[in-house]
Amino acid sequence: MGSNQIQAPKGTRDLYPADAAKRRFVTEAWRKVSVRHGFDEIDGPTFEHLALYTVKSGEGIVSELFSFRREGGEQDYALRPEFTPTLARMFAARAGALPRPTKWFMTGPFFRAERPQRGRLREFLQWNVDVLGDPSPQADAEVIACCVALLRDLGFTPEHLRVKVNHRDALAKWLVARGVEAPRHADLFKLLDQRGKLPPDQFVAGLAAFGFNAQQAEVFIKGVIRVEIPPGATSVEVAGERVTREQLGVQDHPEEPADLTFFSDAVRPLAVALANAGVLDWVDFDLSIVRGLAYYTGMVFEVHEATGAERAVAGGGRYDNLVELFGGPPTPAVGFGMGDVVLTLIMQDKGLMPDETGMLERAGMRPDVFVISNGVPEAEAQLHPLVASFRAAGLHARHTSKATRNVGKLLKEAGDCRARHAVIIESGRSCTIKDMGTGEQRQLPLDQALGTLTTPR
RNA sequence: GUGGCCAUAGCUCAGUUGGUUAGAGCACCGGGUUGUGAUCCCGGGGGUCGCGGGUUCAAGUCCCGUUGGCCACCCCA
Repeated sequence: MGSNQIQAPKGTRDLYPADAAKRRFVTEAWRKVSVRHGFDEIDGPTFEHLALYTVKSGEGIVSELFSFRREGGEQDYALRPEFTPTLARMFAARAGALPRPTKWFMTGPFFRAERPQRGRLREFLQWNVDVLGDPSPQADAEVIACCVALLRDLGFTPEHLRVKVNHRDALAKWLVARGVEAPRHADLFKLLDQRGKLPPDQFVAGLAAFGFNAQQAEVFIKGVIRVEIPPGATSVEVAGERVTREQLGVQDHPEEPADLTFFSDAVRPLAVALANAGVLDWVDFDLSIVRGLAYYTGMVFEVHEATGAERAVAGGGRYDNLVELFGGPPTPAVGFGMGDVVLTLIMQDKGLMPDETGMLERAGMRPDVFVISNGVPEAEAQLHPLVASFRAAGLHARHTSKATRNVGKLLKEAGDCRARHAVIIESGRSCTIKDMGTGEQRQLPLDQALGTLTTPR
C-alpha cells in the first residue's frame, strides 16, 4: 500500500463478495424469523439529532458517539448508536393510530466511537425486535422466543448458547426479603454486573458487605439459579436454603414446569410463557444479569456463549417508561438487540457458518446457468443472445470473460462460481445442458434450452 | 481515554551479525494437453517491505514517531 492510499477507517470492514454473502446470510435469517413471528419491518434515519441521545443517556454519552455539525450549520447530529430512541420517537409520533400491541423489527448499521476489540467494532449491524403496548409476560416471552428461533435457524443448540434471564422487580423483591433495602440495590447490581471481572474472593467479600454468607454467594458466583423439584418431592435445597413447592408457586399447578427460580412470585408467569413458547430449555434464570442500569423496568435478558466466552450475542428487556420519556403516551414495551459481530464470531467458532455454496444458496446469489461456447463460429454467435434470453426470463446467467474456449477450463469456471447448470453451445442449433451437481448432461436443440431451465422437473 | 503484542504480494509466510535488481506456496491472468469440473506442462502481472523521520558508506532488518490490526482495561445504550 503506497503512501497515497487511504485506509478504511478504524473499526470498519471492507466486504468482498464472500464477506458480503455472509452478511446477507445473517440479515436474511434475521428478516425471515421476524416476519414469521409476526413483526413488521421498519427503519429510521442512520443519523439523528444529537439531543435524541443525550435526553436518555446524558451528556456523557457524547464521547461514545460519532457526532457532527454541518459546515455552516447550527444543528448537532449523531450517527445512531442504537435504535431504541428512534423507535420510541417513531412510536410516539403515531401512537394514536398504532395498534396495541405494535410489533416492529429492523436491521441496519449502527455506529459507536469506541476502541475496537474482539466482538466490538465502530460500525456493525444490529437486529432490533420490539413489542410496544403489551405489558404481559407473554410479550416478554414472545421476543425471547423470536430470538431463540433465530438461534435455532442458524443451527445453534442450547449446548452452544444460553439465554440468561433475570427480572429486576423480582430480584429487588427477593433482596428486600433478605434484608437488602432498595437504596442499596444500585450498588449491588453494579457488583453483580462485575462478577466476571472480579477475582472470586473479592466478589465474595463484596457480597458479604450486603449480608450474604459464603453459601449464598455461591448462587451469585455460579450465576445460574435453576430450581428443579423432582416429581413427588415437596422441596429442594438451593445454596443453603430450603425451597418449597409452595414458594415456587407451583403447588397448585402440577401440570406446569417446576423449573423456576425461587424468587418466582414475579417470574412464574414468565417461566410458564417461556415453557409454552417451547424455549425453556434455552433459558437460565441468572441473578447477575442486570443490563447496566439504564432504563429497564422488569424482565432483562442476554444471550451468551455457553462457557461464558465472548461478550453477549444479544441483550434486551422491558422498558415501560421509555416511550413516555420520548414524548409519547405511557406505553409498556419490551425488546432486544442483536449485533452481527459476536454472532458471526461464534458461528465461525462452532463451525455453523455455511460453506460458500450453502451461503450463496441461502443468500439467493447462486447462478442458475453458466453458458459456454465451444468456439466454433456458429456457437460463438449464439452465446450472447442466449445469455440475454436467460436473463430476460429472470435467470441468473453468467458466461466467461476469458479468451479460451477450452471446455474443461470453462466448466471449472462454472464450478468455481457455483452455477447450478452449464450450457455448452456446440453449433448454431444444438447445445448440451449439464447439471453441475449431479454431473448428468443431455443434448438438445438450442431453442429448447430456456424452456428446460425454467421448467421445474 | 490507558496498556501489551503486531505490520514483507490478494492470502499464508521466508528473508542470515544491517550488505547487489526482495523470495516461495496458494490465488489471479495468458497459452498448451482431441470438448467435460481433475492432474500436468509453459509463460505472465502484482510489493518503492503500512507511513514519516533518524542512525549508518549501506536499513525489510536498528531507533523514534505515526496510522492501522489484534488483545485486555474503561465503557458497553
